[in-house]
Amino acid sequence: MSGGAEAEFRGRVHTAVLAWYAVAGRDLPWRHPDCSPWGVYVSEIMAQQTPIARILAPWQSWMGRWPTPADLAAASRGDVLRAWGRLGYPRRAVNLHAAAKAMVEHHAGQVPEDPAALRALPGVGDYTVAAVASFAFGNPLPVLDTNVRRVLARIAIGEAQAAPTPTRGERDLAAAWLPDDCADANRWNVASMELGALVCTARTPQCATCPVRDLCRWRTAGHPAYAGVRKRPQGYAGTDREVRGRILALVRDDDAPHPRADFDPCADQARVDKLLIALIADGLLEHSRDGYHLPR
DNA sequence: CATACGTGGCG
DNA sequence: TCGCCAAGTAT
Repeated sequence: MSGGAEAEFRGRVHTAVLAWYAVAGRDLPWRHPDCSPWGVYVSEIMAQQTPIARILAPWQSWMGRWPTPADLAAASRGDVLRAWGRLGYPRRAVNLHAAAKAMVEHHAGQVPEDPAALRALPGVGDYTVAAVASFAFGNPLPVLDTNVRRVLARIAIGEAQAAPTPTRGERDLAAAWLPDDCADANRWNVASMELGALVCTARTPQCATCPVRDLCRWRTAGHPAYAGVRKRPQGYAGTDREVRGRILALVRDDDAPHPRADFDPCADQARVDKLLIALIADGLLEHSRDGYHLPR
C-alpha cells in the first residue's frame, strides 16, 4: 500500500530503460544467446575494474584458446599469466585458472549454477555471483556493480553518486528494484548496468539523451552536488603496485629466467627484494637457480 | 571496515 | 599534468 506510488515509479523506469536497452545496448559477444556460461564467467572476471573496450580482444583470443574450463585447467599458470597480458590485477588470472580447475574437479567441468558454489570459487565475490547467475543462467539475483549503484543513486535516491562501498541499504534497494517478472529482472540487470556505462556515466552524464531524464530524481532535483563521503583516490605512482607491475612486465616479456640484477631499475634493492618475495607468495612469480620467471 | 591490488585513458 | 575512473575481491 505505502509502496504503491514507489512501485509505480519503478515500473515507469523499468519500462523506459528496458526499451532503451533494446535499441541502444551494445552487441557484446558474451551477450549472445549462444555464448556459454564459461564465456560469461570469463567476461565477468576480465571486466572487474577494467573498461569493457580493453577486454574485447583478450576475451576473444582467450575463448579461442581455452573454450572450456577444462582447456584452461590444463594450461600452465605461466601461459595463463602471459595471455592475461596487461589487463591488470594479474591475480585475477591466477584465480580464473584455479576456478577452472575447481570446475573440473568439483563441477563436472561446468560453471556451477548454484550461487553458493559460484561464491566459493576464487575471485568470485557478491557482484560476480549475481552477474553469472543472471547473465549465464537466467537466475535474476540483484546485480550491484559500480554502474547500477550510480544509476540507482541518481534515479531512485536523487544523489549524484553512491557511497564509497556498497551499503546494506543499497543491497536492499537493488533487490526492491528488481522487476517481478524473471525475464524482465534479468534484462533490468544488464540494462541498468548498460545505462550506467553509456549514459548515466560518472564523469559527464548524458542526461539530455537519457531514457529516464524526466523521471530521474537527481535531475529533477537540479543535479545537486554529492554531499556524502568520497572515496579516497587510489594513487599509483611510486606505490608497490607500480613496482610489481614493472617486475611482472619484465618476466612476462620472455620465457628466459631473469637474473636478480634485471630488476635493479625497478626500485631500490630492499624494496625489490621484498616485492619479489611477495610476488612469489602470490603465485605470480617463481625463482629457480637460473633466475626469476613466471610460474611454469 | 580500510587498504592493497595493475593498467591505461580521458577531462 | 594529474586526479579520477573502470562489470571488484580478499584480507
